[in-house]
Amino acid sequence: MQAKTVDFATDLQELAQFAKLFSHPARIAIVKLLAEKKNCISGDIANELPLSRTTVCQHLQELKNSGLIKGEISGLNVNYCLDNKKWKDIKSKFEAFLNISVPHFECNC
Amino acid sequence: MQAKTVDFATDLQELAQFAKLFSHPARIAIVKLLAEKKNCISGDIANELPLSRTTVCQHLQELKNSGLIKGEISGLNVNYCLDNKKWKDIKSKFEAFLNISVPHFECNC
DNA sequence: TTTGTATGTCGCAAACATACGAATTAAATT
DNA sequence: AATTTAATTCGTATGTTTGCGACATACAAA
Repeated sequence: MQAKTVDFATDLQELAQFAKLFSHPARIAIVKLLAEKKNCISGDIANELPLSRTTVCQHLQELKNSGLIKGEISGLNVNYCLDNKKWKDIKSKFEAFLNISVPHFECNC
Repeated sequence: MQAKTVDFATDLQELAQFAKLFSHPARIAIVKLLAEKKNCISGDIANELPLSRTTVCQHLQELKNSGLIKGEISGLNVNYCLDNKKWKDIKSKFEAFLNISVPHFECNC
């Protein structure tokens, strides 16, 4: 009931949303592909993944709605690419979280 | 239909599972609390979150099942703590992903 | 203008996630 | 032994995600 999510601090909500972007292997694969810049074309991306075109398109839209990727029509094709600014934003916020100090002694557990 | 997830490379699946752990603000909050080591006790954790004890317990179990946290009974209480080894593992794999080179030029989009 | 090709949207179904009250377990206290 | 307390499991309601076929759009080419 996800609604309760709103009761958390906004930075936690934001981080959780970023994490959700990466919570499906298809979306990680898409991001990696675009980072490697093997290609940008929608159809080529779909061909690389073990999912229907429809489903890949949905994952692309999700990434696009979040602002992590951009798409531009080029004739019959659509070229996708990462948004560098957004990527850096996500990266820095995630790294800040990953760098929370973890106690070097074992807890009483 | 989540079943299709299996058709992806195992490292992508693993990363996606880690991301899923952080895809809810309650679980991020729990991890942060344990990292700051403000306390370890189940009930205290529940008191810090805007959720019922039952629900917090569920999130704790999820984190525990993944191996990220451990719990130890201490009388009537249960002390939780992060598993340092697992945390380092997740951290390094996530950082590797976040460090994929992003093209410094803007794509044709 | 008709045909083909690349993308994307809609609607549905199955699976999964979130949330909580009630019941349960198990140790501590009286 | 009975009661209290802390934590968890069970059952259930509801919302979200994933996945896909069928349909729609939009440009390109014949």
